Amino acid sequence: MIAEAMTNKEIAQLFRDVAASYSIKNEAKFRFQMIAYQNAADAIEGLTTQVKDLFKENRLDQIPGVGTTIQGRIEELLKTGKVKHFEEVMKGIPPAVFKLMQIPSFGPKKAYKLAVHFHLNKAETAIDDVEKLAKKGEIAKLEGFGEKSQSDILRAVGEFREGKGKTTKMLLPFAYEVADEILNYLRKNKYVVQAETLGSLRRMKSLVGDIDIAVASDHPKEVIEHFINYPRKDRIIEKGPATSSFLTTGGNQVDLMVQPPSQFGALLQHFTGSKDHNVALREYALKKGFSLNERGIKILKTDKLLKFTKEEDFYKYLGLTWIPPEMRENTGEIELAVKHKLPKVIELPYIKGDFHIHSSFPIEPSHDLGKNSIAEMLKKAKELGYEYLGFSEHNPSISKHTNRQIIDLIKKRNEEIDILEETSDVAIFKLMETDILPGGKLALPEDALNELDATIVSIHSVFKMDKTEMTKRVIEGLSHPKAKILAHPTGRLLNERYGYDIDFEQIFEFCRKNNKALEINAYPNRLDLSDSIIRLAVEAGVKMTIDTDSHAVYQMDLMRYGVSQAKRGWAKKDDILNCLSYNDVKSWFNT
DNA sequence: GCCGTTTTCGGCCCGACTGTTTTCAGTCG
Repeated sequence: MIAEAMTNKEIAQLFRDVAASYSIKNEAKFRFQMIAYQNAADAIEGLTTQVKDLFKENRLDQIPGVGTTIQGRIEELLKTGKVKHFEEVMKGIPPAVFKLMQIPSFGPKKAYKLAVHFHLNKAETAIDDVEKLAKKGEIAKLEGFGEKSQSDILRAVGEFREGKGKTTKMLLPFAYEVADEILNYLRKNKYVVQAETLGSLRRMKSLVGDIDIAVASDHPKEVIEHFINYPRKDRIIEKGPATSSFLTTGGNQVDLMVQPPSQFGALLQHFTGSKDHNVALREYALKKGFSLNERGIKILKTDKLLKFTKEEDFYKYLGLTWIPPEMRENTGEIELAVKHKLPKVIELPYIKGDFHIHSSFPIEPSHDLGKNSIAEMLKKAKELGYEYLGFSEHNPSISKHTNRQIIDLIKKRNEEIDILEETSDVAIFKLMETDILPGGKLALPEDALNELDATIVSIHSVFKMDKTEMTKRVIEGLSHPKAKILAHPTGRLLNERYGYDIDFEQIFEFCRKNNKALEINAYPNRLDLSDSIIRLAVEAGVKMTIDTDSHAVYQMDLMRYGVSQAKRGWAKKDDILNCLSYNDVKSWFNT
């Protein structure tokens, strides 16, 4: 492998392997090195910039959790393709160990024990080898293993191959559907006082690994008994006095925690996470003489446990403002909450309209048409309490039409809008979603663009361009005076493809100087911009819009997922264009 | 190995459950 080409994901994986190696060699001695490499791996995986680019720009020190030592390791890795110190740490550990650790329930110790005892030297066949050994009954004979753990291994390998459990993540709205069904089921039980979804679902992460549910009840045993009898349960993963987990028939893991109603506030805090947020909050609390857990706040001096029904009071007791779940990722929110200076992030009711709506008007586009009429979309907008709606069908295909035909098609749509607007309570913006062609030109003739209030621009073809070229293309496209919004700016499709590479620092600067907005596309498999890039855009002072990209009436309800991503990126009302009134938007389009 | 509203040295979250064990190690969140 050419080191320069190492991706963040690969570097993060290497760091995790190093952490595992430390754990195998001497966990007690290297405990904090392990944690350091795990933290560095987490940080690198969450970066929006490639490590190799940061290295070139001399900015490795900007990665949180990466200090001088690890910076040196990265430098050596990128320059030579290997790290001497890592080779030392990983010496004597068969590569099969790291392969086996991909299987849920396989940690470093179990993987190492199996790999060494059975001389598993080939990483590629390690999983098959373990499966064969288990089938032959060899594993049960090993000290520390038994019949049960042997059959557990067989099942774990099978589930891993089928992608069950957390190996494949769910799109956020899908996870909500699964969770809602389970919540409804739980709430039917008379001992359930309250049931809520927590974890990454409550934090509204774009992809959700498992479904976390908290229940308030004074009868945990009965609640857990009811929980594990869920009709669409495949198998029970664990079952204790206060927590339980199962796998659904669809292969999704569901975790449950139960606490009495008097302690539910602490449980909400504990189980919402994120892990990093909780670790940081507990460290902060420790310094003030408190220990935090899912039951409450323990005063260390007296060993007394304080109980909280409400999560707000839990944070308040520690001297913090309540932090919206979307912001709990330990990226500075705790420090600001201590000072009571947390920014007031956007909320759904602030949204006054949606600029990205595809109607079924036959505009003969090269991409997909909407399924509902302009009138139907307007009716829904009224139900949502919107002040305005922007119609942004894809431009008529340029290969199948003359310029004259394109202009006529757009005029026809506009006439239809004019007629409907007369009787509509919702104001309308005449927009288009116009392709930015590979050379940077817009896929609409000048006279067609002149018929519009403004246009959304976006990329729908030729994704594979290098970063410089792609950035140039986008800026060229946005340069047209009518181009005001860049839709789904990275083109990513969650669980399908990464976005194209684009220089956001340049894009931000251009947008700020020229009054252009970046879209937060609320469509579930896009959620593009991502939360971390939204955060950078907010810091850069760039305006954004939150749009649903709806191709049907029901999709207009997806706005809340866009808003939640904006919250995750710390966007305020003032950062979002469609929080402005109709008149303010209108004049913004004309600046 | 990282980091700073006690600290540039000396700290580093807190707990659940399972299987294989007679008191705990391993994994997970």
